[in-house]
Amino acid sequence: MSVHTKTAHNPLTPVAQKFILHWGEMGTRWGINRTVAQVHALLFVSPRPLPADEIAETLAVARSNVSTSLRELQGWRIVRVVHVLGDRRDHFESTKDVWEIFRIVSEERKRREIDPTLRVMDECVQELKANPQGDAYTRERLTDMREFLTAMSGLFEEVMRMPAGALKGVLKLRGKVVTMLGKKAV
Amino acid sequence: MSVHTKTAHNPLTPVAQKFILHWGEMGTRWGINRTVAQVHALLFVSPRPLPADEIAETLAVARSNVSTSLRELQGWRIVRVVHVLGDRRDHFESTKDVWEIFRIVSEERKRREIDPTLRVMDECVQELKANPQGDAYTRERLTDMREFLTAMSGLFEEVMRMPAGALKGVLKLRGKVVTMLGKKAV
DNA sequence: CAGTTGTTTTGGTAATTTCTGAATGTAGAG
DNA sequence: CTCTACATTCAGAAATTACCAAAACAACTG
Repeated sequence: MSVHTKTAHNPLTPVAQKFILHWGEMGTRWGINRTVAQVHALLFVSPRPLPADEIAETLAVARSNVSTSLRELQGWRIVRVVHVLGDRRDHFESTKDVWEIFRIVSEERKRREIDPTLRVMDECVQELKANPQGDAYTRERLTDMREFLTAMSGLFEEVMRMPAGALKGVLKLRGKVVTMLGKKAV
Repeated sequence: MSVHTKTAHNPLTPVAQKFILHWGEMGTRWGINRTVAQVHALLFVSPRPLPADEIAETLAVARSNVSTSLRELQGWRIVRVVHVLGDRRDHFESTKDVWEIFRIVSEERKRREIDPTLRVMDECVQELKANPQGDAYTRERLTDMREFLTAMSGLFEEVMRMPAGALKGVLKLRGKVVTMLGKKAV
C-alpha cells in the first residue's frame, strides 16, 4: 500500500506557509472560502502541478474539501487539470500570471455580482419612473447609483480587455495619465 | 409612553425595500455584514437623516444591532452623526455622492487589506532572498505578486486621489484612453 | 470482470458570524 | 438629585458557513 508512496511529502517551506496562510485570511475577507484561497496559493507557488491528495496532505485538510475547492477554483477559471505521464491522477495547476489572475477573477466577480446589481438598479429606476409615488429623492439616488455602476462597469470592461502585459505600460505612464485624466475631468 | 411617538413609522416603499435587500445581499458577498449594508442602503436613499430607533424599526432588526452597524459605517467614514433641532437623538446620514462612497470604501479596504498583504509579501521575498533554500520558483512567484500588488496599489492611489466629479471626465474619454494605454503598453 | 484508484456527494459536526435582549452607561430635563 | 430618554456593551441564542469522514460513484487496469 504505502510501498510506492506517490505523494511526495513536501512539507512547505516556512515562507510558502506564511504566504498560504495569509492568502487564506485575505480570501475570507473578500468572501472567498479560506481553504479555496489556500489551495490557490499553494498551486500558485508550486513549481509543478499537484494532485489533490498531495494538496490535502500539505494543507492538512480533508481530501473531499480539497476536491470541492479545486472545483470552485476551476469555476473561477484560474486553476485547471493537467496530466502527468505515468500518473493516472488528475493534477492541478494555477494560472501563474498575476495580471491574468486579477483580470479573470475581476471579470468573474463583475459578472456574478455587479451585473445582477445593475439589473436590479435598472428595475428599481424603471419602477420608480412608472409610478412616482412621491419618492423623488430615492429615485434620484438610485439613478445616480445606476449611472455610476454602469459607467464603472464599462470602464472596467475596457481595462480588463487590455492584454496581459499591459499593466507595465500603464504603470510607466502612471503619474502622467492620471493627472491628465484628472485635469480634463474636473 | 407612546403618547408622543417620535418614530415616524415610515414603511419603506417597495422599491426602496428591493434596493435595500439587494444591497444587503451584495454586502455579504463582499465580506460586509448584511445589516451593515442594509443600514447604509437605507440611509443612502433616505431624504433626511434618521435616528437609530427608526432605522431599527424600518429594517426590523434589534436596536443594538443598528447601533453596532452605525458604528461600523462611521468607521468606514461614509456615515456620520447629525443633529436635528428639538430632538435629542442622534441622527445619521450617509454620504450621497456615489463616487465619493466608492472612493472612501476602496481606500479603506486597501488600507486594511491590501497594505498588510503587501507587507507580508515583502517579508516573504525578503526571507527568501536571505536564505535561498532551493525554492527559486516560489521566490519568483512571490516577487511577481509583490510587484503586481505594489503597482496596482500605486495606480489605485493616484486614481483615488482624483476629485469627486472626475469619473465623468474619465468616462467621456473612455474608449480612447484605454486603447491608447493598450497600444503603448503591449 | 474484479480490483484499484480517484472523484463526488451526503449527512452530520464544528467553528464562526450575526443578532438579540437585557444590563449598563450617559446626559439632559425638571 | 432624580427621572427619563437615548445610546452602548455584552453574553448567549440563532443562523450560517466550513469542514470532515464515510459512502456512493466513475473510470481505468490487468
